Amino acid sequence: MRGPAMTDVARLAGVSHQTVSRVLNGHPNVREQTRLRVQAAIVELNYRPNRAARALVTGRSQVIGVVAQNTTLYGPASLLAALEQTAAEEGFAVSVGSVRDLDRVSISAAVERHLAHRVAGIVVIAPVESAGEALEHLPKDVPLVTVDGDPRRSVPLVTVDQVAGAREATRHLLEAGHRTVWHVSGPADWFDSAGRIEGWREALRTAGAEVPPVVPADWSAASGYRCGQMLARMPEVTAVFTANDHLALGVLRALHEYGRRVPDEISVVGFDDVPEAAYFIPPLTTVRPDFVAVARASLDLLLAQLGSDTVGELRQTIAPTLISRQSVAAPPS
Amino acid sequence: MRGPAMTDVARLAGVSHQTVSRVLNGHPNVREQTRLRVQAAIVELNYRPNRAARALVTGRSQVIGVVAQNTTLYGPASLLAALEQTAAEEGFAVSVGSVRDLDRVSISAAVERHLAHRVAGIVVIAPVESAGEALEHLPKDVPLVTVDGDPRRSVPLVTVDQVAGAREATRHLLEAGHRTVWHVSGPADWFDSAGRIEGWREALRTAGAEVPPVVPADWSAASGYRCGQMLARMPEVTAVFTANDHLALGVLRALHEYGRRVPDEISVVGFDDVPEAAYFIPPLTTVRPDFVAVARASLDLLLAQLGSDTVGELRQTIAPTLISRQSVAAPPS
DNA sequence: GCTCACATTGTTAGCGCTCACATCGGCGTC
DNA sequence: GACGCCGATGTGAGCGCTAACAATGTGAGC
Repeated sequence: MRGPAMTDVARLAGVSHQTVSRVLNGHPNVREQTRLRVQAAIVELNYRPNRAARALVTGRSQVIGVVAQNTTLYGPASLLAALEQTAAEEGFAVSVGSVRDLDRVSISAAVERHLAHRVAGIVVIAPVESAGEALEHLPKDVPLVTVDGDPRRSVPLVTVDQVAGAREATRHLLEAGHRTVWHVSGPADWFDSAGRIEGWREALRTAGAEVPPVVPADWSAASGYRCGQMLARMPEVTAVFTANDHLALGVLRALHEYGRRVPDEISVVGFDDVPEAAYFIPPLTTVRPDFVAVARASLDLLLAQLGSDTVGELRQTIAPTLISRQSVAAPPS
Repeated sequence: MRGPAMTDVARLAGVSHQTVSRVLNGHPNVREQTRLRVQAAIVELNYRPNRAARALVTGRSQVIGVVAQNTTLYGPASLLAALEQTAAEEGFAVSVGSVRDLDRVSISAAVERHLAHRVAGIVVIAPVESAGEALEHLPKDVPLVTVDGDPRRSVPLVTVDQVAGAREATRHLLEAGHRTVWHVSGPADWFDSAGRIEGWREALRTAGAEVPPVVPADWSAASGYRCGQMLARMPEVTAVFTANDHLALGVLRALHEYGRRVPDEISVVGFDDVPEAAYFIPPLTTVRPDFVAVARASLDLLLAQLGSDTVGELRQTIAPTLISRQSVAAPPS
């Protein structure tokens, strides 16, 4: 009760199975008339080529494996969606290997699973320290690209330019007239956090502004709220740059509770531009990473590795954009 | 330069390839000593079974295909993550076929792609009207489950109990003392919207409350904001139930702009319990669907179809929970 | 008319695995 | 002690496809 195979199509079209294969793969040397006859037979039988068989003989399936951790966070989820979209355009399917923790063992296991399926390439969304080590000790028999991974590793890498984004956010606040800018940071083991801290610090230094201590948090609104409660009680704080929009939301709420008005008394800038950011109270000025561009670059890097062994640029950095809304104003005089 | 195959392992272990296969598949009739020898050989050669070959001969790969539209919306993204997690626990990989529009052509194409890979089963997240038709005309050669799909179709279906959730949300507002409850609804072609409208209306009717007209929106904070601007100017409005949390966010901001205090003047309840809902201004009372339970049920339904042809219950409904926070109070007297 | 180049089609051999069946001991039974 | 049975292992075929090569047809050029 299996579906029709290539030979069935061949028989109906009165050709050999190999000709059917040629039609299917767009081989040039097939007479137009034959091609049409084969295509008609394909339609009539509702024939569907068996990818597994093809993968077996070619040793490679038209699938991109993605390894990611928590795909409900806005960043990873958007990236995954963009990857799917882009891969689909290139004729690839995307298989997701989600991982509870981004440690060496979990990542290796997920990559192994993908290798067992003979995927054409692997994208690892590896934004934390612990992932780095795993990636260097991986079998090299398949193209691999890291997204948001360790900038110091030698693995092909596509990443949002965290430093530039943070620099711009901070500079935007300084240009509004603030003496200095406080920073609520993401988890310490994320490269995203590190890059945003770096850009923030750099902008402050360049402007000759004092560098306050980093306020550590995770990515959640909850932790942003806790940090906000602290910042709200510090009269000298007039500008806050948070490592993402959800932190900003938590901060906004804490400030609101303490009666500190945004942006009149305190300005806030986020990072990510989640779709809701424009509807926070007040609408949030933030930094928008281009996830589609990241996905595009990742796939290009993968396909380049597939195509030849002379790989060009192994590192792509995508610049984000500052989106200006109403959460920034001059400091109170 | 291909990796080792089963025969290589067999040769090293001094057995036949079939014995290796038996060890790999946990067949009982293998002597312990033989099993150990084979396993040692597997480790030594770093052998990795070729899933494509297995899929070819069995006609089925250990992959679940998921068809979904916009996986950046909180609901679909959470569901996808939960599906991955659950599938992984059962030893299945998840391949995502994202679709730009949920119309018949797109869905058929996505399903066809999955069928070409000989997936073990397909989950379609089909929350809109246009998807329904496609699903009935699909080849039946693979188990298929719909999530959030059309309750009137005969396709196996797992769904969040939208009606119960909306009923509870509405009743909660009525019990707080409100005369009636307004509803900002999701897109008209989503079943989620329809179910939430139904539950809301039902609760109002049961309580003998007046049923105001539905305020139509999409799922975005932007449209919630627009609806909120309208509701803010209507003095008789004291309670609003929005079809999701992002709509609620938009409504909250509009109300804030118009100086209408929440919950003192107007109470608001959302749906979804996005992680940030607790940090809205004020923290949002909302309805939390159990995505993990939905994923679990979907997979169970799929595996049941795989196991036997006598399928039991073809419909599973997952009840959501009301999460009470500070956006609800008694109406102003 | 014959040759050669080239376009078109067919033939054959696996890819790495599972399934169905064959084989081979050892053990209990009468 | 011959028989049957069962657990452990091996053998052969074939899943549906592509790659390499073989075979045929077709027309240009002399």
